[in-house]
Amino acid sequence: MGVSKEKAAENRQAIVAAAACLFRERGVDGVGLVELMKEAGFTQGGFYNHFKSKQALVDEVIASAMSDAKADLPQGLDEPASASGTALMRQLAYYLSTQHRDDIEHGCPVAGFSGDVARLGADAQSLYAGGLEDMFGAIAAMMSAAPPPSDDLPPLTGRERAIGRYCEMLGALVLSRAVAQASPALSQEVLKSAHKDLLAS
Amino acid sequence: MGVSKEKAAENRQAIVAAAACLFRERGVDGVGLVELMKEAGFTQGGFYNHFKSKQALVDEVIASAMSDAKADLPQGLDEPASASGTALMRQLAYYLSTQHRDDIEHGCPVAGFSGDVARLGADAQSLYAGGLEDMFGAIAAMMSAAPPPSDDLPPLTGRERAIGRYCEMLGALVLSRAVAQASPALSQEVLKSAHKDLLAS
DNA sequence: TGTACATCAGTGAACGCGCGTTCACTGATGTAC
DNA sequence: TGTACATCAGTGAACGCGCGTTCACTGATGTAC
Repeated sequence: MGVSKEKAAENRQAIVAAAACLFRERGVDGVGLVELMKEAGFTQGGFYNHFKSKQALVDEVIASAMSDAKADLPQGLDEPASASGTALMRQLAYYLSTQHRDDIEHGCPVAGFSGDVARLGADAQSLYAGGLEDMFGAIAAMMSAAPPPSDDLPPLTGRERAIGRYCEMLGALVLSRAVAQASPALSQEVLKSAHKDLLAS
Repeated sequence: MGVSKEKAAENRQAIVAAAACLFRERGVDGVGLVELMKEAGFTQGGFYNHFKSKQALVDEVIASAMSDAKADLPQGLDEPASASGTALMRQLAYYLSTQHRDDIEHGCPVAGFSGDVARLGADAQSLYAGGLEDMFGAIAAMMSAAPPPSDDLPPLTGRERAIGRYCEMLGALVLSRAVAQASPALSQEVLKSAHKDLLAS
């Protein structure tokens, strides 16, 4: 009750951070503002001092999570090919780890919000699409330029291959999360098989 | 107001069918029983004549959708390799079509429920896991047994490759749906790139 | 076959509850003089 | 520097609303005799 502007800005960030975790874990619709504000350390009424609506918070959460995820990606500028290949292998191992699967709160937001984004507002969807574009670019930059062995089919561009690889990574993560509780063995098998398959490609 | 047992069973199926569409389109949490029953052609009160709870309906919807999807898959028994290869190519073309992307209501339930299932009950998750297992089996049966060119890496089993392929298919479908409204061009590119990439593998 | 009655699918109002949002109020911050 | 006051982040009760669920009631179905 009576708080400096600096502290208020910190508190606003705490709300965004709490929402980024809770929304990914239980879905945007599954988290109410009372619980959200409590998790951030406040009572419900203060929410509207910081955000116009819940939807406005959702937009900011998507933007923030996508921006953070982009910052975590390797820069990929002018690295020697072998180093960027190693970076890709490291990314793969992390992305398809049980640790990443079980930490949806802080994991890749493209995967974490993939189930919700189609039902969110237009702004959130645009921000999400921008984040997806960044992921494709980062994977393409990390991939060695070697084209796959094409028998008689049209050759794939680097970007097409990058998109294919990322779809497999994301699909494996999403599916391993979907069955993690009901069938831990299948969940593990999905991660492991996709990992092996991606390393071979 | 007085209805034969036969008609009552039909009505029950109408509720399940309406729910199968609405739950996929807008999420389980996004559809209320009033709207659901109205869509099926009834008023809200009758719901509990057929189902113990909303959760019980969810379980039945998942079971029913997975069972229907399995019935649509090619049997894959004793077909010559070339025929099963063609079946796989047909499945791929359908799975990654804009038609399938835009028809989530009747599309693959493994993809349609992938975002919701982790937040549903244990029974729904088990039923979902069973459906996923069926998909892996069907893909494996349709794939030619030819192993990929492994330089010095351990060779992949047919099942491992099938899991990898299906993860890529599902990831592409989920992502193309996620950005379909905000970025139609990117959505199309995801489908097309994954399709090309999968044909080459 | 005809009559009397139990069954139960369907109706629509009502329940408590949690949702997103609004509001009057508090009191430290931070500006004006 | 000290005093007076406007600002505004935070509080917690309250709002209307839609949710899942319950209920008394209706009336054709379908069984018992």
